[in-house]
Amino acid sequence: MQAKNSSAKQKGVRRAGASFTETGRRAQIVAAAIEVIADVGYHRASFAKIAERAGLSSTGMISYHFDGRDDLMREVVTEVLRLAEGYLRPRIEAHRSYAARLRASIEGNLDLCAEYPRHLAAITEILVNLRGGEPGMVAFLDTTEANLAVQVEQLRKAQRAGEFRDFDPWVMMRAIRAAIDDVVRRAAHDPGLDVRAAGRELADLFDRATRSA
Amino acid sequence: MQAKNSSAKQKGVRRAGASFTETGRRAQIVAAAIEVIADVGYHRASFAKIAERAGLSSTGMISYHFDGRDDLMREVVTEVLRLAEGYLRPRIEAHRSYAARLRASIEGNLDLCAEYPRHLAAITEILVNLRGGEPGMVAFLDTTEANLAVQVEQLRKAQRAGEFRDFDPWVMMRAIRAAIDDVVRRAAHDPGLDVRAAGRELADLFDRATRSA
Amino acid sequence: MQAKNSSAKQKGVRRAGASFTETGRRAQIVAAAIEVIADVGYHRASFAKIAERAGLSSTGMISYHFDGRDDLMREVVTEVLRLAEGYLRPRIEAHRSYAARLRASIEGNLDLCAEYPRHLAAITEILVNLRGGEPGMVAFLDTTEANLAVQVEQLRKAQRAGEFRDFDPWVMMRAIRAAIDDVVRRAAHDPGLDVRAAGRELADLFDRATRSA
Amino acid sequence: MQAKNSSAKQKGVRRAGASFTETGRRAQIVAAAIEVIADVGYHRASFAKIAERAGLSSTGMISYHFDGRDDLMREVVTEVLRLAEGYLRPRIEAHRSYAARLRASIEGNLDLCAEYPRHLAAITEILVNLRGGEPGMVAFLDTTEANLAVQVEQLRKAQRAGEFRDFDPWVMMRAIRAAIDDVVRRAAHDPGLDVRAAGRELADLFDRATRSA
DNA sequence: CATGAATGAGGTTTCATTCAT
DNA sequence: GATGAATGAAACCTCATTCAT
Repeated sequence: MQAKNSSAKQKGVRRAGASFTETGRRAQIVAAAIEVIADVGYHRASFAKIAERAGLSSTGMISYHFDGRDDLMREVVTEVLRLAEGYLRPRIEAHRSYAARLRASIEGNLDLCAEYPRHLAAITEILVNLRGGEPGMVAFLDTTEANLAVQVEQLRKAQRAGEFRDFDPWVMMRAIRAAIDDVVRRAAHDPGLDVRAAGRELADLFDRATRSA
Repeated sequence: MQAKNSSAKQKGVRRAGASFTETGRRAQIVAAAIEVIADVGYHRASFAKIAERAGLSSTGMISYHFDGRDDLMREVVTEVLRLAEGYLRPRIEAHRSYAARLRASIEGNLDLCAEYPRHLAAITEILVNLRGGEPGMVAFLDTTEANLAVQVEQLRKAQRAGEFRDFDPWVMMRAIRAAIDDVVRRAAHDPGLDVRAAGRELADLFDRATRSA
Repeated sequence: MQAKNSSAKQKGVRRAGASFTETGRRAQIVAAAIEVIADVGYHRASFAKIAERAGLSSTGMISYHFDGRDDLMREVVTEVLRLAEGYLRPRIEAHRSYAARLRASIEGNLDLCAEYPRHLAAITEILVNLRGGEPGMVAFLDTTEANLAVQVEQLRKAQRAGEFRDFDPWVMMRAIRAAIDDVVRRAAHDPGLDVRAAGRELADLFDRATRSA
Repeated sequence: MQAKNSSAKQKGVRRAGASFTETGRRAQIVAAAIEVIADVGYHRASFAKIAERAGLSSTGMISYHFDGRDDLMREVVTEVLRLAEGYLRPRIEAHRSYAARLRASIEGNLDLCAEYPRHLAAITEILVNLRGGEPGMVAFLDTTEANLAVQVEQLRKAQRAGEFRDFDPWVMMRAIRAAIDDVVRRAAHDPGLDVRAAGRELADLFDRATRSA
């Protein structure tokens, strides 16, 4: 009990102090986790497999650096979101119209998938398998939901601006997200899949679905 | 090895002899499995939880009736597919045009989800978490892929008939499937979600995305 | 308790009344057990495998006819010993000298092995794996030991008659038995083995080892 | 599957790095396994019993140190063979003639059995119960066969040198081996047995059986 | 007599975590 | 910081036996 609490506190402090720049070990473990999750899926990504991939001699090392499996998974998602954010933001903001921005978002996601297939596969695996019941991940799900809300708001603005037609923006946004994630998931195991082409197709698809008549 | 195979043979024989309605216990276990999978997800649906839900005293009972976890999962999927088939086919075949059939398919799926949320949640959980690496489920994945191919062929026919515009039918079909499954997944844990309304929205969405200009 | 005792009593009575002629079911199960034991060995010969081989639909049938695994195994050994007795006795008694009888015994055992490889493999498997610790089989081991004692007595007589030289008859008898059983064991899995030739070699070997200088 | 393989790799590496003396725990587990196998036999030697004998709190510990039951058994055999090799080789090589060497081999085996009855009982239990069907042990059986072939070659040389008479060296070698193993097996459960005396008897027996007329 | 569902014990393995060094 | 042994829970599976039908 005491050990666990103090340990958790320590890590919390360190994590807060380290801000975005992780310690080398943590980053190494996160990278290994991404690989393993992409390979075998969220639930089969055991500490043993991750440690092996990271070149660590024991799983104790992971428990030492992360406050449990959830903490590691959170870090994986955070890491990939950071990567995606840096990649997508400029590509999206390069456009003015909402339609062009939506297209940039969809195609950007899948271009990113083409470049970092394992990263996107990993985050998709995690998010699809998250459940409300897991304590410690609930707050995390809320964050994801909030991210989605931001994009929903963009859809709404486009509708108010007359650029997009009338539709339920939440349903639309989730459909877009689901379609992208589906391609990502398949890309992880089918190297022959033309991810960028699928991105263009999806962009066309949702362009027709959203654009004013 | 040998025991497992021989056991599978035995069960196969018994299943064949049991005509259409399962042994009763089997059906009860499948029903319990559906509940548990919908609740806690594919990987956390242990024999222990399923046995408890089914009112069985031991997990050995499940191993007795099913040739391992994969066999049980296959039965779950088969059962739900049978339910869905019976529900959807008449609703789809009631329409002539491809567009109307596509709408009937999407809305039908989600009407079904409104009536049997746990059933659809369970099958979605299973299919999302299947990986090619699991021996014994590979052939099963192929079946799923074949089912999808049938629907893709419908899209192609609609295109040739001039009813649908030009698009990649595989990408379209997967997007539709992914959007439906996403709603199904959320419905399992958010009882307040208006699944039928989402169905109409998705039908509208994909109607605009597919229909000829 | 009561059920078990009465059941056991029932079987005891039936067995006693049935004398040497078993009921058809029992014989059928014993035959299947012999096959399975020869195939997979004593410990892996589960009721499930035996029932399958016997064409029975459940293992309950075996428990019904036999008072446990030990009882079945005893019956297997008894059955094979009866077979061997009928085969060997005339062949041995056809000879006068102890040396000729010993040779007839060794060669006869392996001729029998050539004709009924599964039967001999089964009994060897059982006897090799018997341990004193198993209650209910102890008395059975004593019987086996008694059988051996009879043969030892023959060796002793031959020594007193001056036909055999001086040696420890127990050690000799066990060496003979062990050598025969080793061939039997190999024959069960190596169909190419010339069992009869090995029998002649062993007969020569032990002839030289026993005969007076 | 994957986990098991990777785990095996890890252990292989560790074992290689541990020079000659094992990790200590491994040796302790092997020692406990020898005791348990000698007591209850190969198939009844469960991880639970071995862990208890080794003073371990859980069977998981054994799975941690060994890549499954087969790996542990291999280690047991290897350990005993190492012991036997060190004991027998000098005793055998102290003699010139083939006859003397054969006697030294037989008597040496049983002297060793008198000193380490459990060790020899354990290895005999394992080898007798091995079957070709067990994957992972097949290669191991081949090794055993190869060891026997070496000794068979010695018999052949003695025959060519005119020291031994004409006989099938394979049959002879197996008979010797079987006779020794039989004594070993009995010694494990009959502390009153004079193993060394039996050794001398067997040496005499096979001396008469092999020596030129 | 026969069936086959049910039971509970016991088997091996994997897992995340803790802790002494 | 780093290591890897130890732990105990939980997973799936097989087994022999019992029992209602």
